[in-house]
Amino acid sequence: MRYTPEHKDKTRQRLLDAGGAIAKKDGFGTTGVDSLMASVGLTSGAFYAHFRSKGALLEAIVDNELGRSIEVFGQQSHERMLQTLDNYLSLAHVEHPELGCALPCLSPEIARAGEHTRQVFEQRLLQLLEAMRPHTGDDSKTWSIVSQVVGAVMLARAMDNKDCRQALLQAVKQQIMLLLPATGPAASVRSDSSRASPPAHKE
Amino acid sequence: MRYTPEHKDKTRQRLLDAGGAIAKKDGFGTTGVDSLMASVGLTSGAFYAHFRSKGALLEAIVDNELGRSIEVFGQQSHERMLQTLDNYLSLAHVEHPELGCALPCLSPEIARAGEHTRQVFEQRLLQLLEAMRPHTGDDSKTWSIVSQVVGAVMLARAMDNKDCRQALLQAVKQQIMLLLPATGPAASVRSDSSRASPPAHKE
DNA sequence: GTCTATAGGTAGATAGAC
DNA sequence: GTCTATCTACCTATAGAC
Repeated sequence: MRYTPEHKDKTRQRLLDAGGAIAKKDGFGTTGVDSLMASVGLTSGAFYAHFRSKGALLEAIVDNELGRSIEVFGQQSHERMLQTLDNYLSLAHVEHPELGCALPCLSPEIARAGEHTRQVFEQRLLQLLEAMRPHTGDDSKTWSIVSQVVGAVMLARAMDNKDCRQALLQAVKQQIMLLLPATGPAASVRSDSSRASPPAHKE
Repeated sequence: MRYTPEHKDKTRQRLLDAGGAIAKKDGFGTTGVDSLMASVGLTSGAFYAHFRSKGALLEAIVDNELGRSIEVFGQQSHERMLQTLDNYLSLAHVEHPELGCALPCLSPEIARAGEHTRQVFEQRLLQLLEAMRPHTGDDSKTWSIVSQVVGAVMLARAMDNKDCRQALLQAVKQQIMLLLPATGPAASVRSDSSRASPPAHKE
């Protein structure tokens, strides 16, 4: 064969990353297979050597994107987790969905997808819950924080005015700081999110 | 003329209601003008007598849907507001997006829409904030609650298992009850959302 | 105001050459 | 594995009859 299996794996991964970025920015349903393939320098005919259908790509993107989000929230100090939350609730994250978390972008489309895609989503979301629990104390608080940051970023993106967006983000940030246990030495409320901060992941 | 202006207004309103329901259930971008018009018993050619473009319809749907949400949250007793929150975080609401709030369904599509559509959205969302403030005390708590319930319903819909969905909803409900001032006599935590409860609005 | 018909474009998916 | 070409279906929007 002219192409190695390693090459196929690399192409598939590039498709997941580039496709995920496009889906987060422009929506998955409204983006054609042609555009997705063009983003990795290929044509639409080659798509079906990697995925059985467009829906199968969405499923793989969900798995890939949320897998990365779990890595970001797990395995880090309390202070770094606070920093991650601060970045999540930043204007930079709101303005650059293609670099950020998939949850505020793709959840409604996943909700309309098939049963198996929703099962993959659910499994990943429960893993995210586990990864965050050590930092929050209990499941109830964790679900509250996750719902809150996802909802806030999504609503901020649908707004138009920068100050309104910032007001929402700062308000939610404040409430979450009140919710978190003050265990670490860095548990004080920081609100200087005006500095240049990278989005939630993909550093 | 063969049709009265009243008839046109009625047709337009039917289009907003039926179109809003379809958009919340199936997504706006992925639904064709043909389907939208068929839902009110007309054909696609007649659409452009009511809206300049499909994007103009989204803008009108946003205004119509959020206007109704504001009515639901404003002008009611503290106890009725708690009931509304309970309905919002119910499985019934999660399972019937077409009857519920537009925020967890359409926000990502609004975020990708034009500036003017986002301005309409922003104005309505700020009105919702005002309507809820008397029940919550301050803006920060209100933003927190709104972000939380919207995020929770959206994430629950993207899950597959009913118990997982319910666990998320109940967790968020619990945290919100801790957040609300215990002013009214009905400020105790109720968790019996298993009863048949109508979704957030459209009773 | 609503219809049918249609323009002009793009969608997801397949076939066969290389 | 990737290409080009193509099928069938659907999309938004317009034109003209009623």
